[in-house]
Amino acid sequence: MTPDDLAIAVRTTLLDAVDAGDLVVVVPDEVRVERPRQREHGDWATNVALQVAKAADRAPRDVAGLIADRLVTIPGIAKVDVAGPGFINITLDAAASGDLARVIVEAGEAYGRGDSLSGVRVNLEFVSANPTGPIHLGGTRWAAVGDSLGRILSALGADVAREYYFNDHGAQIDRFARSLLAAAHGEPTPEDGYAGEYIDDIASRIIADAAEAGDADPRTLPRGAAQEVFRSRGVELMFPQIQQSLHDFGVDFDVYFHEASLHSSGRVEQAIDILRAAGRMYEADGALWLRTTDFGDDKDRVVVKSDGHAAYVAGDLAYYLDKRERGFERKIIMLGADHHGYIGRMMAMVAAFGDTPHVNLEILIGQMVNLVKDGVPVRMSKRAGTVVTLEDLVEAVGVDAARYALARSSTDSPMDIDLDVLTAHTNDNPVFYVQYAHARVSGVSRRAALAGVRREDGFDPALLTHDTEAVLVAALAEFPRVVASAGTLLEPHRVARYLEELAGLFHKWYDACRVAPVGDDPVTDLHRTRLWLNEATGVVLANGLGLLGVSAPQRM
RNA sequence: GCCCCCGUAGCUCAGGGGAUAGAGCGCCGCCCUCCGGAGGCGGAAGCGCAGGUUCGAAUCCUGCCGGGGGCACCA
Repeated sequence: MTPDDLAIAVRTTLLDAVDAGDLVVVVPDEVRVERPRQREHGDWATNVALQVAKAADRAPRDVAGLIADRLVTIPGIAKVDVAGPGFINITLDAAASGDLARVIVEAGEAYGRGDSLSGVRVNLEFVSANPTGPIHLGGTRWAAVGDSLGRILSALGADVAREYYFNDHGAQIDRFARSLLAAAHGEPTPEDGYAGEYIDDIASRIIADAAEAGDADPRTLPRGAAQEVFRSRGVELMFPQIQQSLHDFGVDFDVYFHEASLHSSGRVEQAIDILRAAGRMYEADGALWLRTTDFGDDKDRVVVKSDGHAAYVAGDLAYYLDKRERGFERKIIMLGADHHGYIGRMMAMVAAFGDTPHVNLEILIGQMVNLVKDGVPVRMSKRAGTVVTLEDLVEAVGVDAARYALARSSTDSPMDIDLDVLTAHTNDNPVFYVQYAHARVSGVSRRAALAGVRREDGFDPALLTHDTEAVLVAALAEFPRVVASAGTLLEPHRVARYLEELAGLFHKWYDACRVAPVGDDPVTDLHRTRLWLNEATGVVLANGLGLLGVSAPQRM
């Protein structure tokens, strides 16, 4: 019996009580059962009696009693208690709950997946770091969180497209080009430019490539033409580098969308025309404005500047429209906290197109990643050599530890990363606690096989009577709900926290319950059934780690 | 001035109104005749402050204090 089955049973019971005239109340559409904090409160608990008592004009404990009396008669339910102000605590019999071990092992990779988002087309845009340099810690966090979110949404049946918006158009790319040009001439970095070894490397590479191709040395071209060469070649070189480092991080995008293509293809003009026809645009001070204040933005936004150039939002308009035309009903964008001011104008833009803000477009704002050294914050600065990139982090701690550390916290909270701590005390990372649990599952299975314990020789869930087994099974039963809520709330960290809890319960169980017989003791159904439970735990740990893009090792 | 996020154990962080607020790391004390001790058991230690809503608030609302990030015809 799963928690969902139980919740339905509780609700049915409540309906019965109403039908029997014992209670007059509107039964809620959904009843929740949860794992109680205290073990002595049973396997599952529900507060439904507290919720409906007022409407029923009855004492909560009386309502709970009515439900409890009926629940006890249901097969599989061993014990029902009314506790505290009116909680109903339910204990399942071992056979009814333990059967889940078999279900999980047989489901394998499918366990935890769902269909709540079946058929929904989701466009998930994240990272989208400018192609003016390597990806920094902030972008790395979104890579870990965004990719994991993609995995979770896919597990719930969504058709997910991971997308990276490549800002290869506009002023910052010009700054990038000027920086390369300056480096090529051995000049100091322009005031507003990009510095760093990679700039020198790319500049030299561009010169070398030109020589190899038999082209003119770009440094000898007129300044404007030279800058154009460095701009386009610089982006061409940066692009695969970013792609590669993300790939090495386990993150692959379905679409790398080039902003420049929106401008060259006329998509921007099209978007503007649509809004103009809809009466959302006006001209003032020589510029073209979008009246975003009609939709709650705090000021109108310039779309075409008075110098005739498109403003950044122009690209956003066209890009949004493009995603919509590609058939994505849900468009999710993950941005850093320094972009939170975008939400208002983006949502206004969505409304201007006739879509629904926060439904057709969802913007997730994640807080910053701070670099800390010796307990004090360090401002990341290229000149000071304190920039930490995705590659640096991976080199320091490895992909698994990096991804896990970045994905296990809510994106609402700022994150402090101390590379020295992570490097020196790698075991501080809870990923190893979880991975070790998985490795231990594998070890137990190996040991059991040597001892002649085979799953196919028996399974009797009624034997799973140890307290740590009831708790472990209940935790395993929760996995699908954890995945579902992580997907609904767009919060992958819930999966990580769940896995840490599950790993802890597994370690306790391991400590208390042997799977392989001691010495020459005979193999019994208890050993075999526990092997099912052991492997069910392994399945959930592996599936959960998979949702985070972290490996589940057989040995460590 | 306005907007967003945060303030929970010594540290890093979980806790989608519910019972006695949890984990990892660190600290103190235990557990190796038994499947991997990267483990388990026990202990010390906490919701920034003040109101409000509620049967019930770390959680929702208001104000204050403190920290971070934003408020361009930049991208």
